[in-house]
Amino acid sequence: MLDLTKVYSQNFFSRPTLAVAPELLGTILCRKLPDGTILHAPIVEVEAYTQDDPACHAAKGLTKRCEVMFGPAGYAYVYFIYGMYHCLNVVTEANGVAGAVLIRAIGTKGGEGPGKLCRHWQISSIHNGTNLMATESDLWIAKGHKLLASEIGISPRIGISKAQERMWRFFIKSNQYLSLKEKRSTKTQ
DNA sequence: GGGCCGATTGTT
DNA sequence: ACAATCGGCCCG
Repeated sequence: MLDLTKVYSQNFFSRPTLAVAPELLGTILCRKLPDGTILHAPIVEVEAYTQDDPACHAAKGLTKRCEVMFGPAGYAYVYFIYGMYHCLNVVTEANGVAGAVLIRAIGTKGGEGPGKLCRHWQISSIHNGTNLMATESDLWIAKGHKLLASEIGISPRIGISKAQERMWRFFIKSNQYLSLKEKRSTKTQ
């Protein structure tokens, strides 16, 4: 049963990004709003980004924007994109190595991508660096049920212009709440 | 300081 | 296919 106080220890996140990404599917994203309301929903679609990956913000080294990605795992990396949206990532890898998993969709908002997810859950730059392993945070990840490998779909990542051949997007096949682009590309694959 | 680009999304 | 919209990043 669902217990939002059950969180992961850092060694869960402090592993290779490609190992962590699929295991984040089915875990529970939790958000405590300013008014005290707690939102929670399973993560259903993610993408992996690593330091040696041309599509990663950290590909060209440490900058102000992506410095959180180089820090300890289990913290949030939130960036502002296209002058309009924020995107939420979970930092992975050992301290000093950049890596993150983009949360593309959760199991509540149908047909919405990472930008609208952050808008609806009021996740913004102030959450950059938030500890996702502590229920005292206003944003954290709780343990969910473990998925079978057969339940997970794999495909190229969405919206990138580099390293498009890498099959680094993972999603729950049976999920009805995938983003629109996700559904489109799933249907045609 | 200038110019280009982008891990998005909604409209044409 | 393209516009909206602006911070980050690279260059000079």
